Amino acid sequence: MSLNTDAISSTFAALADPTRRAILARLALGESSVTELAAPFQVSMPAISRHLKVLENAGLISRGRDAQWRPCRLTPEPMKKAAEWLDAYREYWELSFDRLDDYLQVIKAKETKRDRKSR
Amino acid sequence: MSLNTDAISSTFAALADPTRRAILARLALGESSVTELAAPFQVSMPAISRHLKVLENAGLISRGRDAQWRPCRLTPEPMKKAAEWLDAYREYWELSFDRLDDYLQVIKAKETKRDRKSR
DNA sequence: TGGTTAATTAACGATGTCGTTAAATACCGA
DNA sequence: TCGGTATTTAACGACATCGTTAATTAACCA
Repeated sequence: MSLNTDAISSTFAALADPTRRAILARLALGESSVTELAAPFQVSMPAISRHLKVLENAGLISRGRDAQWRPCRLTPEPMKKAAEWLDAYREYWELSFDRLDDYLQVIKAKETKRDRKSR
Repeated sequence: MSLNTDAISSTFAALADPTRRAILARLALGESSVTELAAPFQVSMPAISRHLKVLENAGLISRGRDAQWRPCRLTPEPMKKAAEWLDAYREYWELSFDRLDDYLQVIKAKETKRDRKSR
């Protein structure tokens, strides 16, 4: 999904995979090598290497060099940006239960005359 | 990217597209028909219809029926869940500037002897 | 019933993703 | 320099995504 080259799109795309999210969760505990990161999963090393490249391209991780190891660590900015994007909707979902009452009555009034099939 | 059938994966995948995010932003202002949602974009109606299906499958929107119109509205749960997932890392990115100092010293000490190439 | 508007589905092509195995690269240590 | 460990790249196949145009469905209105 990296047809979309903007930063936040590649962030969300990178987060849309359970393996990659698990890798991030592991990295939240501290720096880790590729082999260590791969251990919990049943996929091959090249597959993990690709996942790490996706995460790196999204700026979610950065990689150093320690002899033949490539230690990975989290980079905070993209997650921060993603959380900020979602936060713009926070008020909406926090209030939505209250609003839903009003809202449903409006809808109900509307639908009294039509939409007897629903969807 | 809906090979991954878990809820949060499909949420992030749905959010990984600028058109879909713009649609959500529009819907935060209130219910809207497909034609209204399509207006700001240069893509065809079927393309918008597909985007809406992706959003609906992710649970981000729901659709009603009002005569020949299909009014769309936001559904809060998935965004809430996505924000909660990211919140688990909030402490990390909020503290990371402080930590970075300590962290970089550890790294620097390690790298004094190796990694003169970096990447 | 027939015409119009709103929206979805079908069919297709271009391109992206994700996994695999095999080969290449980077670095260490004797 | 050779052998071993860690990791990436290459090449391929299966399948998903995203856009298009043409056809279809749903509902209104005269």
